[in-house]
This record gives sequence, structure tokens and C-alpha cells, in this order.
Amino acid sequence: MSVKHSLLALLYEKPRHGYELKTGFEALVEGLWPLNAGQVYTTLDRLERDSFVESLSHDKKDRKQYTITQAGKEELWFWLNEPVGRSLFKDEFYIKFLCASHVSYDNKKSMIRDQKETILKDILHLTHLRKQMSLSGNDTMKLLIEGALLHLEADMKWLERIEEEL
Amino acid sequence: MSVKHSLLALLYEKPRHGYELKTGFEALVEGLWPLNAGQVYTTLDRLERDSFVESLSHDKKDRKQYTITQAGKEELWFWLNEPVGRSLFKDEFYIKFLCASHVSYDNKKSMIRDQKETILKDILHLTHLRKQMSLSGNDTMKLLIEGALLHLEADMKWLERIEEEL
DNA sequence: GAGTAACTATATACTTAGTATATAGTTACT
DNA sequence: AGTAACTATATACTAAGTATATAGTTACTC
Repeated sequence: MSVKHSLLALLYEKPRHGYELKTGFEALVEGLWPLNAGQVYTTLDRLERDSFVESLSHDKKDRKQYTITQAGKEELWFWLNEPVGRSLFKDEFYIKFLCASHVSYDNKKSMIRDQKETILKDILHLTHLRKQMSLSGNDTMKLLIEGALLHLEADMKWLERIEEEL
Repeated sequence: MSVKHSLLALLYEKPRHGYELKTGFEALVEGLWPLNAGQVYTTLDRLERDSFVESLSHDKKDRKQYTITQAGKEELWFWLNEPVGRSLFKDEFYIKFLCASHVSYDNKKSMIRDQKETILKDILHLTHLRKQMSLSGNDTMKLLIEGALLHLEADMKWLERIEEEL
């Protein structure tokens, strides 16, 4: 979904070949989003088809060098400026909970308990990661992690509330 | 993503034909997730291929009646019990913010402002919707909306924090 | 009652995103 | 010399979702 635009962002910095984009992407997200190499090449094909990138030259090792075009830059800027919309059902737990209510599922208590457990694990993981980012000086990632932690805390609060009301 | 399992949940209640599933789904989500009719039929094809549903009979109006199988019920239960994982980058704004930092994008202030604006609109919309659900007695949906509101409030808090740090 | 808009109903073509896998060259190490 | 890991690209495939075609029915309106 955002892989396409992330590749444009990486190419905005400098021209790169496919594999370099894969490693660059993974470095950008600190390895938290492993990217299938195949997806890079198919995405590049589409970006080239849409004239957002072009590959005019090959480097010494005969690897295609991709360059962002003016249209590609504009597409990137447009994407960056477009606020993201969050539908109620972007979070799968909500639709799951809705379905559980619909089929009068009697395991809702354990659903909530397990969900709380995974969230707690996520909180621990992210708290540890935040410390790492703090030490390595990756302030942007530290900010993102703090945002995600606020999300998880909101989730916990909500799950505790609905647990009571059950 | 969860359409497949939502259809199983609807069929768990009673057998239905394709269009009935479309309207049933939209009723379940209170029209907040408009479903492309075509997706219902292709999803049903896959569910049938995987033996999660079967269509043995047609009704008087010659519409295929789909029924959930035992395997389909088990798949539904499994899905309901599976906690959902939330990767850091499920939220597109985070990766967008990361890309903006990477390209030294100088419009981060306006990105944040616009994002706050959309969130504020979403909060207003959901607050109104919550009242509606409260009046119509849809308590489950009211709970979901309250969860989403907690999310949006966490988003606002975070955006205000990073706005200061910029 | 003719026309037409909206709704019911199903199907298919197409696109995107993502997964799995095949292939081959290079580096590093034992 | 062998082999494991890494670099590098490509292709086949699947799932999810969008767009669109088609046709019958209902409802309303002039």
C-alpha cells in the first residue's frame, strides 16, 4: 500500500537498483517490515509504466538504475500531503468483535483476554525498541514508536472497559 | 481481509444467497463499509473451493443458497479466537511521516495540521454516530465507536506532541 | 400505460499487493 | 574445495478489491 510511495521516497534521495531499494526500505523501517524482494521488482514495473520512475542506464555490474521522474516527485508530494483516513473497520478486532456478537459467540471473554495479552506483549516489545532507538539516535522512529504505544494504551483501556460491560 | 470471515459469520446465522450476503454485511457494519457486490461472489467461490461453504440448492427464484459447512464453522471459530497483530506500520501515517523525514520534506507542519483536521472531522462524525447507535439501541456498534474514538484521541495527543517537537 | 429511475441479482474482467519460488552470481568462512 | 549466506532479478500465483456488464423487478410519475 505504502511500499510504492516509500520506494519513490528512497529514489528521491538518489537513484538505486532493485535490490538496493529492498535493503534501503528495510533499513528505513528498521527491519520491522520485511519486504519480499519480488514485490520490489513488480512495483518498479508499475512505477515505470506510470512514468513515475525511469531506468535509462545500467551500472558497472549491469544492474538497472532507477531514477525518479518529475511526475514521480509530484506523486510523492501528493501522497505525503494527503491525510490518511481511518475507517472504523481498519482495525480488524472491531469487525471480529462485531461478528462474535452476531453469532452470539460465547467466547468473547477469552477473545478479549487473548487480545489484551498480545497487546501487552506488543507494548513490552515497543518499549524495548524505543530504548534502542533512543540509544542509536533514531529520533523519528522513536516518535513513531511513541505513537504506536499511545495506540496500544488506548486499546488496552477500551478492552478493559468492554470486559467490564460483558 | 475480514470480508471472508464476515460472510461465514452471516452464513452461520442462516443460509443466504449472494445478494443477501451483500446487504447483510452492510447492515452488520451499519453501512459504514460499502461492499462491492462482485467481491461477494468471488469470495464465495473461494469459500466453496475451500469447502467452508456449499451451495446444494436453489431457492424459488433460482438463487444459489449458500450454507456454512462444519469446516467453515471451525474456520470462523479459529478466526474469532486468533488475536489480531498490529504492526507499527499498519497505520499509514507513520510510514508517511517516516518518508517525509527521509526526504527532508519541509511540509511536515502542514502534513500534521491536515492530519489533525481529518481526525477532528472523524471525531465529530463518530460522536454523532455514537449518539445514533445509542438511540437505536445498537450497543455493540456503540462500543466499537467508543474504541475508535479512544484511538482518534490518542492520535490527536501524539500529533500535538510531535508538532511541538518539530 | 409508457417510461424511467432505483433496486435486486449475478457474473466477469481487471488491477494491486503480496507470497512463493526459481535461478544465478558473489562473498565469506572452514 | 565445499558450502552457507548474501546479492540480485524474475516470474508464477493468490487474494482482495474495483469497475463494469447484464438482466430482471419494483415503484413512481407524467
